[in-house]
Amino acid sequence: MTTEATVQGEQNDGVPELENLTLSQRAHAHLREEILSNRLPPGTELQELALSQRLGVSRGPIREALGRLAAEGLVTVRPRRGAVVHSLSSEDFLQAYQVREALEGLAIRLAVPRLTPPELDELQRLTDTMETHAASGRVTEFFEANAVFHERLVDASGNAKLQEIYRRLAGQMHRYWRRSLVLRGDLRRSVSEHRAILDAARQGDEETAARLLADHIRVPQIRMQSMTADELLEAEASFERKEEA
Amino acid sequence: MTTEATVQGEQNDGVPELENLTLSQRAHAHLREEILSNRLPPGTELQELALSQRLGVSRGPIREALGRLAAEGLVTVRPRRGAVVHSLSSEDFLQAYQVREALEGLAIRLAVPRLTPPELDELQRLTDTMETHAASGRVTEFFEANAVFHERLVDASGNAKLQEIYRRLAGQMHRYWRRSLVLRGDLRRSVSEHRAILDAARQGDEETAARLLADHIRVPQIRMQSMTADELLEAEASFERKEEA
DNA sequence: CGGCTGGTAACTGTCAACAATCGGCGCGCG
DNA sequence: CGCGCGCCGATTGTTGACAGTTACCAGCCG
Repeated sequence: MTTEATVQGEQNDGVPELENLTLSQRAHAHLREEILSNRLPPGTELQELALSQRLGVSRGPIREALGRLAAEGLVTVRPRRGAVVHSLSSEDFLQAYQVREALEGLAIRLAVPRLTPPELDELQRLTDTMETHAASGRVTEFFEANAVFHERLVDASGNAKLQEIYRRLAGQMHRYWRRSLVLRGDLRRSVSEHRAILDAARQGDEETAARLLADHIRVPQIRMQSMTADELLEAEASFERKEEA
Repeated sequence: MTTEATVQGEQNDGVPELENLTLSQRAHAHLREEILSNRLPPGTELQELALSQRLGVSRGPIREALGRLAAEGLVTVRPRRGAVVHSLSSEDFLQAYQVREALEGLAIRLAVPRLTPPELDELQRLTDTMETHAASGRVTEFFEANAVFHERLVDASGNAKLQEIYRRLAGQMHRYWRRSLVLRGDLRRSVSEHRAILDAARQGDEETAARLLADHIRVPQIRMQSMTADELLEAEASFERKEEA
């Protein structure tokens, strides 16, 4: 940093893809992106040789990337049998959901005394967006607005560790947004719950906000207990059909 | 799941000598152990060549192990500059502490309706142990009993994801137990807080238990805000001196 | 005497080859 | 005809070597 080797050939050409990251980091980011976007659906087998020639690198960086992904919980590696994209059972998903929203419970307690007017405005705007999409049945857009709402809340907590853990967990769960919505149920009720939470936050009443959020948490759990696994799958399939229309 | 994850059908014969794990797994476990036990204190630089010849393997497995440890948050890797054992600032530690105890808040809500008499008895026993050690000033033993108490609570939740995240976080923080105790303050007060939580749990009153635990959470935060960084370091040093006596 | 420059040594990032292990498949035996 | 056994291809685990970069140090110039 103090001395810079400006004479060194730093090829800063017009290509915007100037990645001076290591190959393993790029492989990691690439695979992570493909998994999170569902281009590599859960259960997909990941073979090192195929990945290496597809990304144009050798197996070393690929192995490191897979190791990192395994530590993040996105893939599971079976010793001497390769890696597969990790999949969550309904049970696993519900448990992760509980943890995620518990983290948000902490987030809102920390965030409420710190929330700035611009932040409150953005949360308000996101809630409005959710309401619009809920009314018109745009479930995908609803989910995205909902995800951003909760992420902003966590960011506003000012707790870096909380943000780190929350993002990791949210990343693991993002692929299962259909299941999230099925468990969440009525979107309009969800919107009104968000409004109530936001109102309490606006008044600086963190205890009420946290209590409302806790109630919000239990909705998917209660619904899941009243559904069989088959009903859950059927509801997910129904969502998929609707989305394709 | 992140660390050793899925190794099934592991039959350990009488000889602990021959581990049929991969070298990278053994390197990972070895380094993890050395870091958690403070034999590799925070800030220690980890050079691949030195590690590889110390463990008798080549650099490949070492690199994989370091990558896993980095994903777990136990080391930080600086591109092209090697890895160092991760250290937590007071700020980081407090944030991690908040998250950890928030996770326990979820744990106790889930655990209370499920707690069996044997589990309650063990929690009672651990609280008694804490009281004994608090009275005689055996801070190390107090901390261990306290850690087990909270871990049992998390186990009793029946939520595997919660257990996984909690263990990871507790592992990161375990090296800083002195700081934990300094922030916690009066041990006898801590014991009585545990008793109150346990009483509520015994009566099946999860809301009261969770509320008491939430109050329990805020103690270190409040204390930290009333201490300067120098006072914190001095108090830690004081603990160290006492421990050596 | 201090700051900059050039060289050098050490370390990380990457690769291709070697070795070990697993699963599948066909053959032979009961 | 069913079942077990051993070979074989494929894939992972591991290694040593090579290349690029960083940090350190000595020497020169101002």
